[in-house]
Amino acid sequence: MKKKTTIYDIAAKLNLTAATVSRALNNNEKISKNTRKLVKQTALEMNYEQNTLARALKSGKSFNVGVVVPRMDSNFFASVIRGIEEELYPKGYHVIVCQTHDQENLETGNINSLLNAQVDGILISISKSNDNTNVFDSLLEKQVPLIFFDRKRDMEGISSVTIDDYQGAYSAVKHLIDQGCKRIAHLSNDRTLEIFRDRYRGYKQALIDHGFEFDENLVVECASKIEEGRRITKQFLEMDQRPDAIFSSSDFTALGAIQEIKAHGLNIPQDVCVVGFSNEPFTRFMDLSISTIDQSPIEMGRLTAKTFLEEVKSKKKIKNQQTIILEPELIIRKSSSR
Amino acid sequence: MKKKTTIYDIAAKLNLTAATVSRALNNNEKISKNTRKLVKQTALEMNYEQNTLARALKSGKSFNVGVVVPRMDSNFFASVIRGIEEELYPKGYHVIVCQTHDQENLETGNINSLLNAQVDGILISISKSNDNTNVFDSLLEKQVPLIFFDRKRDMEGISSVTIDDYQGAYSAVKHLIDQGCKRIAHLSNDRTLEIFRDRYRGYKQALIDHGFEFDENLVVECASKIEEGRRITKQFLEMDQRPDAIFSSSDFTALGAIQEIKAHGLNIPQDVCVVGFSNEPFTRFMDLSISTIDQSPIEMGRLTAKTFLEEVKSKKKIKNQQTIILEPELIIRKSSSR
DNA sequence: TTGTACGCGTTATCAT
DNA sequence: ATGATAACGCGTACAA
Repeated sequence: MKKKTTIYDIAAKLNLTAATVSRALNNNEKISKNTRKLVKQTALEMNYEQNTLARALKSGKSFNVGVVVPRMDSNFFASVIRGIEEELYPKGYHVIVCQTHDQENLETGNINSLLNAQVDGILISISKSNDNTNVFDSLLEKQVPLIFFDRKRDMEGISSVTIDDYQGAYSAVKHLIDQGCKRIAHLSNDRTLEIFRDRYRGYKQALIDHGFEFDENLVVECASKIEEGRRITKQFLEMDQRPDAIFSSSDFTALGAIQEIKAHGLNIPQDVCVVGFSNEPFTRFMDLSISTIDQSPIEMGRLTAKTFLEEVKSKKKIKNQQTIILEPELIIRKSSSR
Repeated sequence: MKKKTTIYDIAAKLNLTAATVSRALNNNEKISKNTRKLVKQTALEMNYEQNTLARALKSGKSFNVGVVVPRMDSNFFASVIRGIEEELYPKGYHVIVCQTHDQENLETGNINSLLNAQVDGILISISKSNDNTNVFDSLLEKQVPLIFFDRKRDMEGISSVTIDDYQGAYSAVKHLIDQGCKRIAHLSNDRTLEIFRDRYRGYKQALIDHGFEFDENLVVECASKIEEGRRITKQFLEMDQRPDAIFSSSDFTALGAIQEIKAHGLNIPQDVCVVGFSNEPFTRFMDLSISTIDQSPIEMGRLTAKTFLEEVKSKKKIKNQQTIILEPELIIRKSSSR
């Protein structure tokens, strides 16, 4: 690569000091308007570009933020990231995205890489790993700004941005009950994660509140994959008393459920209603569009970024933990509109 | 954030020089096994972590690579990125992903930001912008390692990794002809981009080679969106002689086409066959699965990264431009299986 | 208002 | 085999 022009080059050209140039470029008060103008002028002419590395080394800030997500090819996470970018780019930050693929070792590795790259903070949606809290403890210890979004972990002093998963699940099940469904099954997911625990709780409470009995057999955990959705739904449909509705904690398993229900010659929503979770784009454009819960991911991203910015600004002050909870929105489509 | 331990700290503790410590940690030949062992030992004890910023400032390498894509929430680009990561992470590089949303100004802005962040290279799939070659010219001038993937631009000395779009289109249309289709329309896209030009050429040539007349009216350009696919397909179906097949240069417009065909009461594939492009996951899991072209995105990502690594390694040597072209794979599903 | 001088953490080039 | 020193490019207290 070609050599870049530094403040020294432009200082030399103007018979000034690098210090003066630096000040002029940073709009320091105590510089004459003339020199400032002159410096900026020639900086432009010489195609000067600040070396962020040097600035970072000096200031201790890299202006890089690490974002860690299970994966980035789901619309939900991609949208959250976009929200984060929208908020952070104008402030001069860069965003480094890492994927964990829900693997604990990758998560740990990514976090360490990010720390090593001197990121100014980490915004993370945790993987399914259950109990290795040590990585996060060490982050806490090192006082690296840390914000959770969507998939959080309860930690003293750490802010988080999530949606009200309990409420989302509750409203979905309430809606199914309103449609006349009597036996509502639940496709759950790893309940060591708070979001899936909350969706489960919302499901359960909605049933109880409306006079239904809660049947443990109608709840099954599985991974967020189409095939898994099919597999479990097959079990449901082969029960003596098959369910007449499925509330799925994932759009992907909801899709699998729909495929399996059709394969069994049953009609949706007449025989079985289905509601998913996340409002992935495909739920809208299927022939049989899928009811689901929207999580306003862009907003979630923006708020996560804002929380980070506040935390950075109030550096030394008393840390005030923020716990932001967004309202989910039930979107009713064909799969549950009787 | 807490202060990190530096090589000075560990030098002080061992009554050594920072230089020695540095050498020991970097496995320099001319260091006694004892001191090396000792240094590494205490480095571990003191939780030493190399400051990559300082190393970058010194070496002129940031070990960051910029990846620029139109968007990252399509499976194709997400997969390419994953391939890039798989190849680059083990080599100690980090990947900074930027989205252009197909907007010229964002593309330019992102590139400049990446340069400013001192990335060691840029891997890019260009946006639709047509003629502002200046950004790339300036990259060329600055001798920043640059690799194109998928959406390339013809530039002297710049390597690229693409698939054979011409061949992909050709085989798709050949397949439609084999199914007995007589009037094959083409949903095209911005043909200032090479990939769409090539798909158009493959379509045209396949028709000609099999004795069909090429009808300009059966080719329409539109954006890669479901709604656009519907809109154009509506026009097709209202023709006096409607087409009996649609080859779409995008899976999304193919989906729109399918929706519209159904809305017109026609059957797929009996009345109209449809083939898309990219092998997005939804093409597989639709009730009416969609025939498409697979672009082996992960492989594309890996090769792009490899090409970059080679370019970096052979720094000062004669640049040898690589033009890698992958073979596309036609995947036949229900939407075109008569 | 501007210059001087130093430090951020590393590595590379001399010496020793 | 190790030490001393300079340099990467920038920002900033201190001095002038």
